[in-house]
Amino acid sequence: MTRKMPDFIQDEINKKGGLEKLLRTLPGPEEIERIAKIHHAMSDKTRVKILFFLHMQRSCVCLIHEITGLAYSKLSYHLKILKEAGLIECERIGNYMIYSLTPLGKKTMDDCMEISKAVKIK
Amino acid sequence: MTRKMPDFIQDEINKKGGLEKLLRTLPGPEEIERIAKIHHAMSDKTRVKILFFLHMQRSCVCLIHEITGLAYSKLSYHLKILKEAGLIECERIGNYMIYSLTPLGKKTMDDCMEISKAVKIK
DNA sequence: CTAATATTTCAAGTTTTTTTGAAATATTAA
DNA sequence: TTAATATTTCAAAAAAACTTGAAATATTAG
Repeated sequence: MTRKMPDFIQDEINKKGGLEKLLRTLPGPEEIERIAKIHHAMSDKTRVKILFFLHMQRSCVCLIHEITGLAYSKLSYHLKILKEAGLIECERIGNYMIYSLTPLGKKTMDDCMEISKAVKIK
Repeated sequence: MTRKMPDFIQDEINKKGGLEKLLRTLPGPEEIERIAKIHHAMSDKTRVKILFFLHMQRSCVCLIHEITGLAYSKLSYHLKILKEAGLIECERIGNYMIYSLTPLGKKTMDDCMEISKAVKIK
């Protein structure tokens, strides 16, 4: 059931040094997985909203609760996913957990906002 | 059940002009949804792999089948998600559908590769 | 027109993710 | 200590995403 790719694609590949060479350039499975995980963390509306807010202001969970209106258990669940993806981190201060973006989270949100702008223009 | 945020957070917010002002800066629901959708498209290993390959070389489905070993029906499903997120587009050439990255897809993959590098270093 | 090739669609089954509300934990205040 | 506050955990239920294989569509070749 393997099918034959069209000649013009084969030509393009040959000009680039052949398929083997291209395939060697692809990231390995661990890297693919890591990338998928980061993006998975940003694939939910609740989490994107949290990230946008944290991009402006570090917050305790109760503030995030106040601005989103979401149940605490739900917030904990989503915050954990963002944390495990390396996009946010937290620090206990007294009775509060203060969440903020990591450097990776900041970079990711900056890219995200550029893309937003680009999409709007179009 | 509304809880009181700690004073130092309240102070930080006041210095930025108040919570209302911060909230006005947040993107609206449609934009949040759009962003979540783009990232959802990149949240699956199969799709990330496809994107990396298309970043190097536009392809027909049979070439993608060859390099991933995945069933055609599965590929169609994933290609559709990538297309609906605006990351790839396709053009029929004869009997083949040739898939390639959109400008958004290119930009997104470029960001993605930067982040990969940054994560590796750390 | 008929056969062959490339790709997509579809519905059913499976797996993963998300939501819920109640109970648990951890810190601070009295 | 005990009570109060902030947050997390847990298991069960609900929803969403993904996989499968068979059938449909669309174009080209004969």
